[in-house]
Amino acid sequence: MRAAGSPTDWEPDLSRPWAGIPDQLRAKGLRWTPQRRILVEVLSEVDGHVTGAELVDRCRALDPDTIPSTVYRTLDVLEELGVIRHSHAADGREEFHVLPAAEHAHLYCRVCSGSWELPTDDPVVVTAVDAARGARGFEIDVAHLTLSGVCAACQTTGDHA
Amino acid sequence: MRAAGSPTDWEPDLSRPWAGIPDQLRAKGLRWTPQRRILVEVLSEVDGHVTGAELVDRCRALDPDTIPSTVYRTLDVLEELGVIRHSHAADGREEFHVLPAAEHAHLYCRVCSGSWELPTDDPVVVTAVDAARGARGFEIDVAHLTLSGVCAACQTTGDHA
DNA sequence: GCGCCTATCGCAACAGGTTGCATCTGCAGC
DNA sequence: GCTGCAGATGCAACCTGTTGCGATAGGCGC
Repeated sequence: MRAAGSPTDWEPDLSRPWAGIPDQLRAKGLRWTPQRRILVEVLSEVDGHVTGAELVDRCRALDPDTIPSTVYRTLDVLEELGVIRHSHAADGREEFHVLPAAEHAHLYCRVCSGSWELPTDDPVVVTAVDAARGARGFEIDVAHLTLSGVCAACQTTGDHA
Repeated sequence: MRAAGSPTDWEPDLSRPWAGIPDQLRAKGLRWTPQRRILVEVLSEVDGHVTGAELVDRCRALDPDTIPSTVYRTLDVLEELGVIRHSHAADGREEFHVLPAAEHAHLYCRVCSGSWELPTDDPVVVTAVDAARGARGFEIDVAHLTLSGVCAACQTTGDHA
């Protein structure tokens, strides 16, 4: 996974946001280890969100000796680097989002278990964020937001209690 | 929902919303057991919210033989009865709310770990709920809502990353 | 008061995630 | 290339919560 040597086939950071991670770590006095390389490799192929458990599984596929605590600790580090974000699904389980994919909130229907992404510029998100800022000066962390409830379809079918 | 036996020392439902639970259970073909009685006793003394683990602890104080799975299963049943609601704190842990305390959402500051209740008629909640309903026909479950982010105080101190 | 049906219980194992600690190793400095 | 220090790892134990299953016991009908 390295274009190396000749600068010509070296893609800009935009399409390879992962390439700079080793240096970003070292710049903070942190280290680039085989275990971290594997996790970053896995993350670079993720599209959308993954649960922590799934990441552990995928890492284990590349390296059977993968230890969960190492994965979770590395995820913390990568979040501090701003490379990923975590949030909690409606059932409370951790979910990780890979950047620079657009930040978004989630809508979760407790009846059909459906889940939708809500871009930051969605009216629902915008109004909520504005209202919290205006009324209380509170800055909502959109990427961490999961709204659960009942979707339009499930309301009309009347399946909900 | 019955005044029963000796009406004199029988408090009205309003102050004893728990008194009707045995009958509500039986009406659904469910049972009133010692373990459930203990949990309901604990819940009746709760004010605001409690985590699952805390409920297990408090039950164990009344009955050292309390088993966690029994408590969690009973909590599910009580939620179906509409007596309590659960939500997830910012860290994903379960939190139970006792009714008929007013429904409310939560605001959680990830910097100072502060937490505030947001009544259903708070402008932030109202606008968000209205926006979701208007734009998507989605009915947000307010009691399950936790907004995390950074509070006004922490923004001014600039303690956040 | 008795018996039966089935809801509930207790228990053990599991799942996702976290933490403390002894050991190891990246990597900066020489 | 070698050394040393602090950051990371591996491991084991723990926490919160869930699930499957055989045993137990509410409570309804008689």
